[in-house]
Amino acid sequence: MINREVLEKTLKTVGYKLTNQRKAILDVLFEHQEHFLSAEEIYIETNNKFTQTNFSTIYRNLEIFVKLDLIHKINIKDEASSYGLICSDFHHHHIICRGCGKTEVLDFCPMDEIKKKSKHRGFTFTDHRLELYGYCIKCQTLDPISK
Amino acid sequence: MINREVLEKTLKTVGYKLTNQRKAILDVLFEHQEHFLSAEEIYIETNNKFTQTNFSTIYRNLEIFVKLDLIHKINIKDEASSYGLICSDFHHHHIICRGCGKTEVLDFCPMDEIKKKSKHRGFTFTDHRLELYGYCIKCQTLDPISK
DNA sequence: CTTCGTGCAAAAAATTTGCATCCGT
DNA sequence: ACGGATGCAAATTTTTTGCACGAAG
Repeated sequence: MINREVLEKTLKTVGYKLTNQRKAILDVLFEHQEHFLSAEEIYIETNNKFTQTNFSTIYRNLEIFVKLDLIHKINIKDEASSYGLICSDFHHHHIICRGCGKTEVLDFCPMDEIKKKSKHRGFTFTDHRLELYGYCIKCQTLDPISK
Repeated sequence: MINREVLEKTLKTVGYKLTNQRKAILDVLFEHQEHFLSAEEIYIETNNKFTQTNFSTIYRNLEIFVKLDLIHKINIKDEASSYGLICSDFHHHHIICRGCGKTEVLDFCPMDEIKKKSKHRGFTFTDHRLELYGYCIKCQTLDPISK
């Protein structure tokens, strides 16, 4: 089970300073592991519950976290991008609702099969990324066409 | 196997008019089934090859197409959303070399199996993302275990 | 004390909207 | 001819950037 301290250690190891703002953003992401949040939501939550943090700081750090593979960036809700922690305690993939951002863990990974079946001409695999998008039961029934 | 005429019929059935701009946007999407395009790319292509079409018109229609489930909207490139036809003939995934950036097409997609095996509690899938990373034959010898 | 990170304000990029006009049916 | 669709320009929303100051190591 990954925790905040692990991420903070990662940051420091790579050479980033551990500021209150960075801690706050991570705290918010940890509090909402089951949903992806927009930059604005992260901004609001961070400022409500933790340290005062500027929008630029939010964006700058989210970008860093993405580059370090600590979080995912996707778009689910209309327009704004959304962000969520990559929890690497055990290997798994996510099902993500494009309506409400809810995530579920997928009980399947195709890698074994790919390694067996696929002609990958000498490629050595290090890692991979699989995300499924769709609509959860709630969001399907809400409003298919009008919105 | 979907074609342009089918989509145009769908539009008319639902009550939308078949304008040159709409046809042009669909044409562009059909010409690029193998890639998701940003609104800007669609704008440029549409105006270069087909009818003159305003940016607002592009956005308004892409939104309609998304709501009708004719296209997917995702974000792949940084920042701007990207759009691509659903039911494309060219659905596939990539193997990407972390050494030299070379990509190969993967001859496998796990979705059928996932739909069969996985308990996805009412989720309706729209799209997914699968990318494999590793080192190609050339780069393995150069770069054994970094990252 | 040095370097990196932040806040601020302004700019750039992406997307939406109101309204007059145009075009498909 | 009617009503939806488009173009245009302006407004909004989202994201990025430059610079001076502040804080972490």
